[in-house]
Amino acid sequence: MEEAEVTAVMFKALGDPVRLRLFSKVASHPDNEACVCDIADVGVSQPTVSHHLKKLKEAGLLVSERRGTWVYYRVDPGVLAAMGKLLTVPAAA
Amino acid sequence: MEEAEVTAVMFKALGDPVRLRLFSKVASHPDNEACVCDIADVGVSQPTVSHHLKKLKEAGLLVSERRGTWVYYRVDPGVLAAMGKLLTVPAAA
DNA sequence: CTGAAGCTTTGACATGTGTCTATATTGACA
DNA sequence: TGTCAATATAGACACATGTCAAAGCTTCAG
Repeated sequence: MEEAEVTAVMFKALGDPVRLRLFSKVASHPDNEACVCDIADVGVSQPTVSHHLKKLKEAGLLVSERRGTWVYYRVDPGVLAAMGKLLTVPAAA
Repeated sequence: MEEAEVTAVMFKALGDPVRLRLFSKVASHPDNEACVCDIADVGVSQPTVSHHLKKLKEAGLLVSERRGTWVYYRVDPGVLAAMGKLLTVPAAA
């Protein structure tokens, strides 16, 4: 898979308002981590939230971990570095 | 239109490999500007290129200008600032 | 005024996506 | 064990999207 494809997957994942809100909520929580129940209020049904979180995971933007009854989502540590690198190139041009 | 919607439109526009390549090519040309004929070699037909450039324009990422026979696309000046702002928030959290 | 080059628009089609309801899974606790 | 709370999965459906071939504009050269 080429670089454009990989990068596009990340952009695509953030290209939906619901997913962007979910990601934003996780990113702005303490430790960049939040339980699903903390962020699920985004205007769609619970299964839809779950579906979007799965997409964000598949895109490499979030990682998840189960702790008891709750599932916590956290921003993948490599994400900010990856996006920062993307911006550096056109900025220098 | 809320902020998440507006921002999502930009991400969505870059969420396609062909559009990402087109944007990247424009951004890495001198003066962040390129004629369609300079960047059209992205593996799809010419009408499809035109279609994607239109989407990038609608998303506010590119602007276009006709000079004689050629049409030049340029990175919208506000784009880098907008994306930089987006990254600052989660980075500070 | 024609012809050709450079782009865009139109129309059609297959595929992808977001959403829901219903159902399943997982873990805590009585 | 049985039940409840928290998430996930499955299935279905309407709608959006990416692609191409064909036709339409624009502009310049002759």
